[in-house]
Amino acid sequence: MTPTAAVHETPRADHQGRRERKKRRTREALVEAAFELFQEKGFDATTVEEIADAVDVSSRTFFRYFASKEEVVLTFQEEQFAAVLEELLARPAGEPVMTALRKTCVSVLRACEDGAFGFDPERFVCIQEMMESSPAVLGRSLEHGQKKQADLTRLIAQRMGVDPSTDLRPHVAAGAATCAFRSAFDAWAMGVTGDKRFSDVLAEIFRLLEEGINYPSKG
Amino acid sequence: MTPTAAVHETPRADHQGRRERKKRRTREALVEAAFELFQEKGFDATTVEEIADAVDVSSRTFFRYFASKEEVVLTFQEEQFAAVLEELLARPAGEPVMTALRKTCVSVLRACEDGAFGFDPERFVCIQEMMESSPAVLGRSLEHGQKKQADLTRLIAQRMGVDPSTDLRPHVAAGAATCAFRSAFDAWAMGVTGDKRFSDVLAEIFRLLEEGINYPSKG
DNA sequence: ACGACAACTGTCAGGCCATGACAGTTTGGC
DNA sequence: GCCAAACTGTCATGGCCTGACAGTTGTCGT
Repeated sequence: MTPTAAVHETPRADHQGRRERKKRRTREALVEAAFELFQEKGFDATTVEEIADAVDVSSRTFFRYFASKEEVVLTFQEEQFAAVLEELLARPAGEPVMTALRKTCVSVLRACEDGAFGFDPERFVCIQEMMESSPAVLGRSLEHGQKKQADLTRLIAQRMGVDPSTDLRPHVAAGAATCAFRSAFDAWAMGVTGDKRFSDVLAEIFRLLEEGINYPSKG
Repeated sequence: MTPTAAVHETPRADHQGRRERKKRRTREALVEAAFELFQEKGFDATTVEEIADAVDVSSRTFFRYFASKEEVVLTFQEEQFAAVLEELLARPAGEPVMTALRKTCVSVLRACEDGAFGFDPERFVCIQEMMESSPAVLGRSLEHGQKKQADLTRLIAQRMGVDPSTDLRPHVAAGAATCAFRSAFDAWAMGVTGDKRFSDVLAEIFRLLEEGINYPSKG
């Protein structure tokens, strides 16, 4: 790797000595300071230098913890996604794929909204607002999601007992799941859904997908 | 708008005098030069200054034609999307939504591959390679697609004769279409599909979506 | 403890992207 | 021809991100 890619992995690995603890603290402090500033003045108006200053480290150091300013935001998406994969593994084996996906996705999302994981629900809203207001964040998020979709595809293929390198169906299922997230976010952001919770919208979209989407044209 | 946002619209508007013609020529020359450089040294390794120099304009002028380096690439996606909307409008009214979407999307994509529109098919491949190699391009593309999905949603709602501000189904259908594109690209990029054409993969994915995705788990 | 070694951080320098301000040139309309 | 609008170039600036190098701190073996 590059000579500067020292820290980028292992946000876990606790109790492994003072150094690990310090790293962990610094990272958390950076996330904390960043979100405080984001909430106060918005993502774009917040500079990396300000974030670093708030934690009293150099901006150079910031970039040793996060590859970009956007990556701070994606920290949560990362954890969320990991949670989905984990819960999906725990679903009963016989359950149809989309049902399992719906239940895990909705469950994880709802947990976020309720502030599980140590997620601050307020921060969760903040992230969603930044997606709307800062194209860079949205872009990175989508990009990140696209990359993670590959992992999900593998897991689904395993669950279906098929080979993802010859069968397109797991790709479709994984795509449908991310599509559900995005459509839900879309509709939710556009205010289509009234005051429903994001997780409820997601559940509804999943149901629609399961019912089939061969909609007739006007008539 | 900002005082620098003079040109950003109307890539059309021909025969309207020397000025319009010059603008059009400059824009096309920039695109041409940019892609030549992209193909030669890659997206990231190509600087805006080089592109501008190749056309003998200042980099400042480049940014009056394109809001970012990535936008040069998205020019084509833009046209592609416009073509999809146009063809979709021309589909027979009674046709089921997903069928209409499949036929138009596949048709447009195939036209691109065959070099219609004045698209250079080789360039079309170049774009797809850049998506894989340059995260920035992929991110912007996804972002752009997400934004355009709103337009598609409206059109679909109209075709279904429902209100997109209360009915989630058009959102789902539009999401499914973009999901199809992305899954197809994924699978195609991963080499899952052998030597099939991208458009064929897309058609297959659409078919799978239409058949329903309530896949059973292993058994 | 102590010293060697690795890991982490700060400083410095620099490149690229993107934008505002301003002045000069070209174009179109009258 | 002349004026106003549109377009471009130059200059200056700010923010993001990275490589290089030196200094500091933690770790581990002895």
